[in-house]
Amino acid sequence: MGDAHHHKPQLAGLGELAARLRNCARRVTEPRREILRALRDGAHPMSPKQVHQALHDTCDLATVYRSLHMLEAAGMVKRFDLGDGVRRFELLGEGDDGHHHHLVCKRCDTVVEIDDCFTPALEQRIASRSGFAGVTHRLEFFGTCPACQTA
Amino acid sequence: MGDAHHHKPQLAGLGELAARLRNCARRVTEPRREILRALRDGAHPMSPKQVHQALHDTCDLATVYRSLHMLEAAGMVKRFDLGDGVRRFELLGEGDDGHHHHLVCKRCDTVVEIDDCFTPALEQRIASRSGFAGVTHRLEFFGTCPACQTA
DNA sequence: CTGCATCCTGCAAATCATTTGCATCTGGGA
DNA sequence: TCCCAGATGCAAATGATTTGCAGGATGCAG
Repeated sequence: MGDAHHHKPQLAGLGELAARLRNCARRVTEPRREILRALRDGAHPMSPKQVHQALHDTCDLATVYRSLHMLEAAGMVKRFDLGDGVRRFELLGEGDDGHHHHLVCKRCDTVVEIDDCFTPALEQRIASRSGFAGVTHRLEFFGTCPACQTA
Repeated sequence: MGDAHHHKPQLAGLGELAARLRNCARRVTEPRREILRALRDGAHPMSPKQVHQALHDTCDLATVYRSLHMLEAAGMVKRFDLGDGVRRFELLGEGDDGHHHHLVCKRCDTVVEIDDCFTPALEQRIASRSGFAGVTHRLEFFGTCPACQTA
């Protein structure tokens, strides 16, 4: 499988993840442990359904949704919306704000992480011109991956 | 109201819009005429529901969805996904490819158009580095608008 | 180690946005 | 004006996500 950018800081043990959970005054339950593991071991961003499948019906889909939301609020995962009607989630490393972008293949949905972000100068300019405050952005790239080009 | 970038090329008459529709071998029906009018007169991007409401139940919601898709395929409207689970549509001017971005207020959802796009150089670099072909991007900005800052 | 209040979970039903089947209707060329 | 492919209305189907509720498990207190 395509696996160019494996720079996950979260090759952290589940123990550490559990500790982070505990620090948020949240309980470390079996489903949550499994969900964190799935996110840690799985390919880049995973949808709730994918997480659920990876857990082999160990827990309910609703629990996956609830846990994912909780983890997002706790700053342990980040939600990405690639515009196809499905939310995807990625595990974040400690202190990682998760700001990065993706390059998605239009054909096979392979997702590659983009390390460098575009110049924040534009963000600044947009903020000052419009009068908006705290301007952030969401940026995703789309194209056809090498494999799908030949196929 | 915030109204920095009102540069709609589509101050076109409905007649012209109808002509464009006809050129696509599509029928000019009452619902479609109304939908085009709503998009032309309404604020920036509109969701199917908003369009439907603007039409005061003149036609079915399903028709709005079908028409919007048809218009998108015909290149007359463009779909934008701001990541809140609702698709929004904008009318495009003749020959306009609709490539521009938005600045959305996190509080009141006001949307301002951003005219300038960031450097396509990054797009190029990303393409060559990853081996992907036909790389495009989707970029949206979020912040707090002037009105909401004081409120 | 044990009890217990609290937080979680499973299950099922409810929402929401969007799509689709189907019978009926209509725009516009012949 | 006639006719039919293409449109529409209505209702039901989908798909993703959320929520109500009763029973279950976690982690602190004792």
